[in-house]
Amino acid sequence: MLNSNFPLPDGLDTEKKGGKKKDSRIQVRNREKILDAATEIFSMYGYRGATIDQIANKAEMSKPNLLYYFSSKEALYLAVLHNILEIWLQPLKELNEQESPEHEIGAYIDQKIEFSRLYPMASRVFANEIAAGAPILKPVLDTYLRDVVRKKARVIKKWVKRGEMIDIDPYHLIMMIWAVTQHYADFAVQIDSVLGKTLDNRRFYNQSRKNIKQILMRGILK
Amino acid sequence: MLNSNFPLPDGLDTEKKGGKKKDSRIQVRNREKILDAATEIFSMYGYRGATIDQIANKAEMSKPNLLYYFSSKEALYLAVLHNILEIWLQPLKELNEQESPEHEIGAYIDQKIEFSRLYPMASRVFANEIAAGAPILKPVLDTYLRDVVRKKARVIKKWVKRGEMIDIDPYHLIMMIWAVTQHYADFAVQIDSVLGKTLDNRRFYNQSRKNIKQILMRGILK
DNA sequence: TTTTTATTTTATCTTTTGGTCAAAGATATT
DNA sequence: AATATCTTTGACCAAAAGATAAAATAAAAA
Repeated sequence: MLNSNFPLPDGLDTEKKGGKKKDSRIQVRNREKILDAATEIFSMYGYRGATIDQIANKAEMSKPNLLYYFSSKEALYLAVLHNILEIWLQPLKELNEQESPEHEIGAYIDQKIEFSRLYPMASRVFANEIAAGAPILKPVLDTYLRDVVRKKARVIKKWVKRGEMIDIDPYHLIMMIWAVTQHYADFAVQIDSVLGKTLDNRRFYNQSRKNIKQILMRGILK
Repeated sequence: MLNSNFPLPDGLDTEKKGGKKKDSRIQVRNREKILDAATEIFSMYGYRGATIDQIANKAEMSKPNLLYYFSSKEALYLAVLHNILEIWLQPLKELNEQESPEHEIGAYIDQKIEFSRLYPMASRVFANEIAAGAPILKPVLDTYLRDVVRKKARVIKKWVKRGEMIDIDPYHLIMMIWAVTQHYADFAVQIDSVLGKTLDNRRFYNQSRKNIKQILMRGILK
């Protein structure tokens, strides 16, 4: 969930506007349907490449009807990004320096790859936004993400100092974990081409998780 | 370089067409300028999100002039992809089972991350094409890439059998190497936000390389 | 220099796309 | 049932974007 005392860029805050009535069931259902469709289309074509028409089609409604719920393409994109941030900034396993790195980092990897399994499209929308230069999310990366990473890095450094891990740069370790876990979502099509499998496949999911953890843990533990 | 006896999808073959005269200097210069500009714009916005105008601007020429060199947006995209494939399918370090996995895989990682440093935009165009469902490259992934991976996997299996590496799934190892190395190109903006550095920075490049290799090698060697 | 060929530009056309509007159709409230 | 409100749609608009044609300019060949 979004940390309420963390400043988000315009249009990405969680607060509901002023004194509006609560949404009807139809509103809720359609908003959700649209957001799902938009996430899928944006994940494939990015903000600029996606069209409202495509999204409306996928959501099984007319374009004007979609615009009845979201006033513009940009508003819809912001809503999708906001949605994604709620997932993406979800309090990730806080590395607890009291516990062993093996346990803590293992749990962190588990969480990250579970995200890739559950929200592969969200992952790709995010990747797309980054590739486009992060026009909307830059402020979030520059502040929130930076802080998250620093916090985790500090814990890892403690483990290193305590001799529970080999001496590596915590930042690169964190990036490796991200890279590897997100890869299974972002490059699902490629993986499917080569191996004929995606994370939807239970067996493959567990095997991926096992292999990633095995190699990384072995690579960093003493 | 493209393997000439490997079938590429229409429009991606290397062969020059029939009996056309060689290109003038102006042709060569402008085609190159356009391809560079197109690679940059496509890398940010994908095929659908990019506009000919943007690309023409970046290449410092008018839109009709650009279309004088490439007859359509699609033709230009195909040319860019073809260009990228030449890099991307460049004979990657063949893993030599006679040599040690340490040396061979180390060299492979070096090569992959060097690619990310030299051609980050190409890497992102590729990532974008994959995210869009690989409409053009699917045939290449299904055949060539698949074979490349199988070949490398076979060698890794030999090393495992010979007891020179721990027993891991070669496919996951290969994907981990790809994920980690490409990440530095594809998520350069994010990394820059968090660490204030990119692979352009010599120190950072070497540090990244060192850390990646250290963790992965330690993770797989006996 | 003259002629031919190659390149660039201006104007224009068509299609796509984001967005509006007013009317019609559903739902809910009284 | 009558009224008010909410939802949906078809018709439309303006701007953007892909593409073409023909004239103008520059470069190369004769």
